Amino acid sequence: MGRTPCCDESGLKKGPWTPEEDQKLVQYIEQHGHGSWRALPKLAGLNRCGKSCRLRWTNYLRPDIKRGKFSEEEEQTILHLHSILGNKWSTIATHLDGRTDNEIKNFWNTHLKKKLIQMGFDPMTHQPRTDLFSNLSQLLALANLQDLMQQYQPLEHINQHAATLHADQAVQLAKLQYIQHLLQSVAYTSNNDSYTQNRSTEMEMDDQAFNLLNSINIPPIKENPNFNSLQLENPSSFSHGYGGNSSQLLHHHQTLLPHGLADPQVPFSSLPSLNNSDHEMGQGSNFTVVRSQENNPSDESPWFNNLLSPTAPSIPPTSNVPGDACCSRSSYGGRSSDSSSYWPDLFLEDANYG
DNA sequence: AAATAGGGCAACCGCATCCCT
DNA sequence: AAGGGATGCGGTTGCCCTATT
Repeated sequence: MGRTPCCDESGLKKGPWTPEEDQKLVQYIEQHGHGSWRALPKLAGLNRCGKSCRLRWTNYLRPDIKRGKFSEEEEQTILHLHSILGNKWSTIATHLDGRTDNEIKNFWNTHLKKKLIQMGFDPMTHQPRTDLFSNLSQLLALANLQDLMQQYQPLEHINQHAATLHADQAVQLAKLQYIQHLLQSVAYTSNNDSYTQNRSTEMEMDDQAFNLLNSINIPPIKENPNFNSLQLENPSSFSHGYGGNSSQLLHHHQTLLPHGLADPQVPFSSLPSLNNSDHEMGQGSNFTVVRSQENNPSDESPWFNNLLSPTAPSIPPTSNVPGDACCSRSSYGGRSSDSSSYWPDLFLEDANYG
């Protein structure tokens, strides 16, 4: 309210910090604590504003800061939390030991955002980019088969590190999601008279998507009472659960129109079962794609329900530890969707590859 | 070898929120 | 309850380094 920003004070130094300044700041805080940031610069003998000192300390000099490259686990945590929270960097930072909000924000802007765009997702909504679906050739180029086969080799690795899916593998799985998406789009056109005029495009999409699927060679998934199929679904089931009344689900298991819009009109029963018992798969393909069951609201997990409640916590419990409540797929009521649908590690961890 | 472009990151800016009086 | 200072937060900028031409 009309307050003069502290940094407007004239004569105060701006710009990069010198080692001497750093030393003064660290020394002072170690001895006295930061106390009032506004008063600190004078007391510490620094010609800086308090705000600058605070930033330097919290983003760089704090002893508990972890520096260096982000691990795969950290990367996935950020992606996961961002899909739920959006640009709540400080909240995301509380889930990553030693990482500052600024560092996470920079990492997002320079790496993760680009990665999502490359995968064909809108980095803000974590939804498929609609423009992608208007161009089939782009989609098919994205789902480059050679790449897929190579990337799937390390999947056995997941057995040992259940919750840690490499980001590149996540990319590949996202590509597979697109294929399913494509097939669902085909199914939609097949089941809706108003779309049948575009029959040649439909058939082309159908053929090419199935060719891709047929060629994917994935190690068989062992029988698992809870989860025995690789489930590829509509990504990102959450809207950003933050801010005012926006703490609500965007959708669950909605069918996507070819242009990427959810269409509640289309029952899942009308969609094709993408199961290798129903469709001819290429030799060596031991790969089952199924649609999940339609969501039953009563199945929701506690924290999932919390997101819908007026007193919802701003963030869900989070963990990358297998079996931990947030990470474990079973904690989502046995479904593979919710926030886990986008991050394949969350729904693949139960799968047992042999 | 020099110029240019692009990426990465630290730091700044200004608004929002908290908290004390 | 209101005012205003202090702090937090997210967006943006600008510098530096490296790769490319």
